[in-house]
Amino acid sequence: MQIYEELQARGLIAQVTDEPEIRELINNGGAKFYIGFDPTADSLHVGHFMALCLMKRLQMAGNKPVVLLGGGTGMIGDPSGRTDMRAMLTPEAIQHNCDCFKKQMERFIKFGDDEAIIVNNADWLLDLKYVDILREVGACFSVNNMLRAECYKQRMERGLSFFEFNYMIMQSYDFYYLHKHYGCNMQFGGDDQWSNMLGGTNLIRKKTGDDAYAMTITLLMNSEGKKMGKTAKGAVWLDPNKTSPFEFYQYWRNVDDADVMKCLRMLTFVPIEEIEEIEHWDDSRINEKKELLAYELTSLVHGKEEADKAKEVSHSLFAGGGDDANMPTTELSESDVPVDGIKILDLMLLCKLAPSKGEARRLVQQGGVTVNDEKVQSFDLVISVDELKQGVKIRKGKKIFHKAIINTNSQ
RNA sequence: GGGAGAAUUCCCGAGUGGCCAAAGGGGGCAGACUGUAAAUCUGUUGUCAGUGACUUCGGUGGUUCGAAUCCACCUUCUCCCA
Repeated sequence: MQIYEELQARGLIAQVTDEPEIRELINNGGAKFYIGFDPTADSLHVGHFMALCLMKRLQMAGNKPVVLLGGGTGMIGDPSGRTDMRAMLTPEAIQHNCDCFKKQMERFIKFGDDEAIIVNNADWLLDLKYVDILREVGACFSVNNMLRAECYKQRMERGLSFFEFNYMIMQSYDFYYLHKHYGCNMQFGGDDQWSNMLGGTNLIRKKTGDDAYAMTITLLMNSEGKKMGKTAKGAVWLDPNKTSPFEFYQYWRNVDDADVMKCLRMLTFVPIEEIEEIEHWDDSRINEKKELLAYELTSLVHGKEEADKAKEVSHSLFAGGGDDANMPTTELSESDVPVDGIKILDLMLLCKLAPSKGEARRLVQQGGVTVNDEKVQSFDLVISVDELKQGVKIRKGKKIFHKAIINTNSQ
């Protein structure tokens, strides 16, 4: 099976500009393609991860990836699919985010002269002259067409500033620039990028007469039609300091039944034949599928070792057994704890299991807190210093486990 | 440039002088049921303290015994006319 067919089989392809041409191009390793990443945060998240995987797949098929960091476009912010304006980031923050992105990407993609390259559009966008750019590319865009673009539809009702309206032009210019200077002939992106990407292919055609191609990746939606990789607390990050490998593992371990196969197909490198086989597994094996998904992804993002650990912890916590070695832990120092012990509510606060005492109290009252496998009956419960030295296992709700321990070695 | 209106707790959205920590819904959290799923049902959802206190209704001042609610100015947004 060739790469294009594989992408298709995995359900990754959403829209393409010219299917036969693109198929030919990428199957023969003839594409030099780019994907843009806007540095809106200091870590990549699951959405980016899909794009990185795609890059990797294409790279393995002999195509040349170009990572475009949006140091310049990040100064504006993409209005596509958003109902409100993005907060404007300072140039320093953008630079910092770019650096973080770069570090994380190196885990997935091989960079080098004959491998993937990484560029930052701040290098060419920031020095543009307004009038020059109006003359050079502004003439190639029809406002009528832009206004028709799907990505602005929502914003037409709520208001769209000229500032953001220019995002499409910037992104198109990127493509044009990369085409001219790096021989880029293709762009990939999320499906919400479609109109921006078409802007680029049009611009290239008008300016150079060359054909360039665009292809969008299906957005990973859950069965409720929401973007995946988001929790109530925010995105699921790839940075282990922002989302621990265990939390990462748990996120995928807990996906809806309806979404497991889709995730396996779209996100993992499990061979397509194998996936088809898994698809026919009996329903009773649904949890095996979820474990596989969680393990594969954790291992891709955090490495095999972390994945093993996460899997082990989840097994010991949920399937009984008492191993708590790798449980998320808060280390306390003796000064945190009064000599005669600490109240359970305070301890929960220290471990960040509750944002306020009121909430901690409520959790206890509703029977949602367990200490060392015993349900906490009263919020007067005091945990002694000795107990804490042994390590105390606190469970909040069904799925959140935490250990609190006084580290006697630290001063 | 002229005119009209809006800003409420995580979100949407009631509330137009004391009965308002503020209806209702969504979301979140917890409990029951389950499979670490979904659906459903129940409870809960400003902070601190066990009858109570404190901070909150875009911002700053003011009127009042008392303001989310009235007045002034400011900020932001939306709409209409140009």
